[in-house]
Amino acid sequence: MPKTKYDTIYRDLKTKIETGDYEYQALLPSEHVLVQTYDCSRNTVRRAISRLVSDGYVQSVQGKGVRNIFQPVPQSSFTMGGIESFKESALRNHQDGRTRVILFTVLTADKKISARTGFPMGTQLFYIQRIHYLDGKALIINHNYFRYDIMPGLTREIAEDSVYEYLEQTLHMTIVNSKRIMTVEKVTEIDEKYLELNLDDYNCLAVVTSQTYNSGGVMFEYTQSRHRPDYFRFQDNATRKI
Amino acid sequence: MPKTKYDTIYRDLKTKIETGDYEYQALLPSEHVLVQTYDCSRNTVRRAISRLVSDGYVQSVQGKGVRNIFQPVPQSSFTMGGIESFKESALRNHQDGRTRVILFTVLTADKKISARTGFPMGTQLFYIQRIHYLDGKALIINHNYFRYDIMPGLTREIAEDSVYEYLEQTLHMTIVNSKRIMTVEKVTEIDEKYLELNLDDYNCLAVVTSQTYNSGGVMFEYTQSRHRPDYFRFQDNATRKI
DNA sequence: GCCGATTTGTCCGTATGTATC
DNA sequence: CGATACATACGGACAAATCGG
Repeated sequence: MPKTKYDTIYRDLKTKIETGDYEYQALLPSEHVLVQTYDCSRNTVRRAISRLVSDGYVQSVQGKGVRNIFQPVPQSSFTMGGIESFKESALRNHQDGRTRVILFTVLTADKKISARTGFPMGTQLFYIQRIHYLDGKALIINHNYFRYDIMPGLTREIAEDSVYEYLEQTLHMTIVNSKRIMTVEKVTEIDEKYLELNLDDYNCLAVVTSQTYNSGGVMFEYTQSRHRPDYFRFQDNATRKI
Repeated sequence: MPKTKYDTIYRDLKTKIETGDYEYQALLPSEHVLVQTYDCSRNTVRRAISRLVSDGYVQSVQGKGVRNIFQPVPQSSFTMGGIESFKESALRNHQDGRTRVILFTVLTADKKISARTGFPMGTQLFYIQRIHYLDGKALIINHNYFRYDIMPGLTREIAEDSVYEYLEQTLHMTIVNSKRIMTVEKVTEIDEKYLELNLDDYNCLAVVTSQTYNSGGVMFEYTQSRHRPDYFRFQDNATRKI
């Protein structure tokens, strides 16, 4: 549900672009027109447009207008982009997602863990290992570290479903920001075992490590996700700072 | 050079954060205070802050303030994030970057090329293959497609230095937007030859394909970059849309 | 090349809502 | 409850770029 006025405009324009109301390279209605259609101020229209720009949907050109540069991408394999739980991604891709928990423990961050994850020394953490399956195939092996004090009620059952759903719907926590680093690493024995890999094929994995912050500005999660390379695809949209 | 008022504020706050003027998790001065220090309107301060937010440097918390969540990252290997040329990245990492052109041709986009790159059929394109070396080591093999009509003066010599530098400084073109997709692919014979890889080690590469737009909103570049996995590192900052 | 209309970019001021303490 | 802080929204002014006449 859109909560604000600019969010309403943003979503409306976004679906219009996605459904092809504007052709590729065509100009959207001018800000002045949009102000009248949505009965709002110019600032509000501009906020909506600036979100579309950072989505890579449109491009503003001074003196001309706002150009549609949206091109639908073939959504094969497992595409990730924004902050999304595995369950949401599976749903979006209309596929059957399942999760298996292979380890569920609580530990305290020592020097080594603290250095790797960014949590302060002595922080109590859930350490969870999970395998994500899509249409019966093991795609991802996840190493999650969650702050214990923020979600003491976390259980193995929740981890088998969706931690994010629990955080948002039960704890009413909002996830805001996620810093991610992507690398390529050699397959380990654990990867090989749980992802059922054949080393003659790919001997590497796509590895995404992420630090995630909630709306209070505290980091509550550190995760390393190890992806089967043949089903991995990461999207991004960058803008050049002048 | 900062061109606008909010850019000045943005850069000033950014360097202050990077040099440790604010501690991790500490609050920045309130918007009201920043308005007075920079002698500007609140909107202008907010614009600067919102850029810091999308950089993953700070996090705004309603009713409390703006929290510093910047943590310096170990800048080993070849880190990429924003839109940056190889030459710029090499400079930023204080390393010696060199580029070798192994193919420099002009071709016309047929159906196959058009489908892969997103250029319209019949577009005249430069097709360039280049190897990027860092400190003498071959790290990246690039397949570049540039629109011929936008840069008819492009030469092999320019391609050996920096195409972006040429575009920006000589043609005064501004690069604005880049859509990128990252995947992991098997090493090909060409990769093996030019990147001097040993297949017993890694048999995969990190592959980044990008479509880049200029300030006019026209796509002028399609590039596939194939990176040695042991020197590849991609940074990203995502925000959750509620 | 100039001029004027259109369109986006920057900046300001203000009012009101909402969350935190 | 009040003070403080960020979030949303409105309106207006001027600059800069584009385009057609």
